[in-house]
Amino acid sequence: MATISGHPTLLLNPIISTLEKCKTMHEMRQIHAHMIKTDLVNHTFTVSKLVTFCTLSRLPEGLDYALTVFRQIRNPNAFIFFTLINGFSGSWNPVESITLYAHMLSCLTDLNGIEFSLPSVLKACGRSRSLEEGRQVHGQILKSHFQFDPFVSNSLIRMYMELDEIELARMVFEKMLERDVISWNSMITGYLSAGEIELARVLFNEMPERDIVSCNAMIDGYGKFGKCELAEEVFRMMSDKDVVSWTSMISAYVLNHRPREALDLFREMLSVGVRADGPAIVSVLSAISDLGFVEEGKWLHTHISTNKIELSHGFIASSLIDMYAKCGHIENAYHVFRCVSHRRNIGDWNALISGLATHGLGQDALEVFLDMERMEIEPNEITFIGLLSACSHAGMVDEGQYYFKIMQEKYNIVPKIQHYGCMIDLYGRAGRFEDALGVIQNMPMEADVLAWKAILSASLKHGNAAIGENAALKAMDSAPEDSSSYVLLSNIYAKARRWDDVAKVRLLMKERGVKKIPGCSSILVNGKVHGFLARKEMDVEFSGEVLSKINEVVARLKLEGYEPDLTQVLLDIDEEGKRSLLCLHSEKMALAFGLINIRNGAPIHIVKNLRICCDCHSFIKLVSRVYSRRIVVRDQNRFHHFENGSCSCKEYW
DNA sequence: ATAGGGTTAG
Repeated sequence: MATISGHPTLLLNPIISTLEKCKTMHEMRQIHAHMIKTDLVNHTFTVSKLVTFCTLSRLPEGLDYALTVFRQIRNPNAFIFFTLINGFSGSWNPVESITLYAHMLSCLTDLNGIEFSLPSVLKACGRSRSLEEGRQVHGQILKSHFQFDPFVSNSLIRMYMELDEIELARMVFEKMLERDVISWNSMITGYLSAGEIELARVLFNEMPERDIVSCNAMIDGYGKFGKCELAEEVFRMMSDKDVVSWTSMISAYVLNHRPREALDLFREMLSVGVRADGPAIVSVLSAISDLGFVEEGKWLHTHISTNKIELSHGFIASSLIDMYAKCGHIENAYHVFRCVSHRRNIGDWNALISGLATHGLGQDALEVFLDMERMEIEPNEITFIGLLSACSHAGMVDEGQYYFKIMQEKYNIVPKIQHYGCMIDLYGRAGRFEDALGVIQNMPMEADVLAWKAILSASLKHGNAAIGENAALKAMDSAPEDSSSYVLLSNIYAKARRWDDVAKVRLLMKERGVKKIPGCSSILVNGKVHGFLARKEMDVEFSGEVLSKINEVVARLKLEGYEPDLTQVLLDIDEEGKRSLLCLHSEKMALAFGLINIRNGAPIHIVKNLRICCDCHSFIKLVSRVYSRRIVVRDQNRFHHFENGSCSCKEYW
């Protein structure tokens, strides 16, 4: 090609249009080579174009290649600097933006146009946690005539919020002459993510004009801090709602364990003609996971297919896998997992492994992990939480030890408290107290409630009152309001028939005002979820029927050797009272309701909020044999598949 | 060029 003279546009256009069609880094390099041969590399405009395309190409290494090309430019102008500063500000290497910005200030003689880089460099300071550099840029801004530019001020607010410097953000906000809606919204979202709900609320009420973003941010913030009613208030007063508004409200319900309302709202959204997108689907899927009944999930899966929503896009597949696993349909989870074999996220693997773990399918979880290794997929810390809990739920102590080791040595993952928690649980369930306590002693952080509760429930399982007492003290120390520590300790005493000590625990709870969380079990019958609360009937209309069914079943099981385990009742009452209270455990009521209303031979599926109690566990085992029923119970920790007198958990729960 | 929603987790 000839040198550039005459009609440059005629000569340049082909290069630029070739760049636009570029699909791989290899093609990008070829164009670059051609530019070197034809001396176009010395033509600032064309090279800028190359740098721009490399930066915006989203090709792997595109940014670094752009930087290499950029370094060969003799007189870079403010626009090329901006392209790179902006490109790096959102990358994994935001520090490069700051370096480039400093370089720009030192080498440009004409400072016209550098203001375009200010929002980007501020963003980079926020993302790279460079407070000192951010303050320096702020200082320069104060000396320039951009100090009252809303764009620049808004970026400063955003940066300070990201650096947890709320006061500084507020200061910038206060000094602004003209605040636009984005200034207000940036302050509000900053306050919300710092947990300053009240300050956010005040600004929200004060701001002259709220837009959809302000409202959506408030709904989301209220939801994340357990204030569903306030979220509803904002949601209901909005005249225009978009899919983000609906999703924010839906996930507020999900986070506050109100899955029914989340689902109803999702249906309402569709009925008013708002199309569900990825995030909306994902949040409603987690509502269904929480609920635990697959019917709604199947409907949603169909909705995804008929609306041609790509499974492998975003978190949809992971959420579907999780939903099927948490609804007890591990086969369907596998099916979705196989469907996305061409494009899998790490979340897809993790959801499957964790799902297998809760079903006690330790061996299968290990096999999935081996597949990951064969395919050279890099596991992350969540993968190992799933894998270790799979080992612990299946009693696979050696395997657990082995993977805890290679997690650190092969994958360079530093164990977090959750990983140590899995190990404590793993040893504890297996009755290896010395090893379990050794983990607590040697881990680099303080043991938390969950760590001590793992020891505590192991002590109950293996009848070790001394270790249990100590663990209970520690657990109550770090979370005095957590009723389950008291309940577990009391169970340990009851098992040892130390009734005086049971009474002491009960007294302690009373003194501290700790209330036992009532057990609640649900069951799906004829498309409707019925909930049963321990000692009380939620479904009043079926009350009498359910109680007489339980009595009938108890009588029948007694012929098979069932003896109610009265140690599971903590109240100080006579034996007869204990017997009748045991019958009012929520899972027994749900089961009785299922036996009445679900046709013979069909499996019964129950979801419980707490751990299943020992008496109910043996009770349901017997029912599965005597009544020839498959019974699936999901409790707080895991699934129990009861069949023909035994349970899939093999007592590892 | 600056503001809003989502998964897997002891």
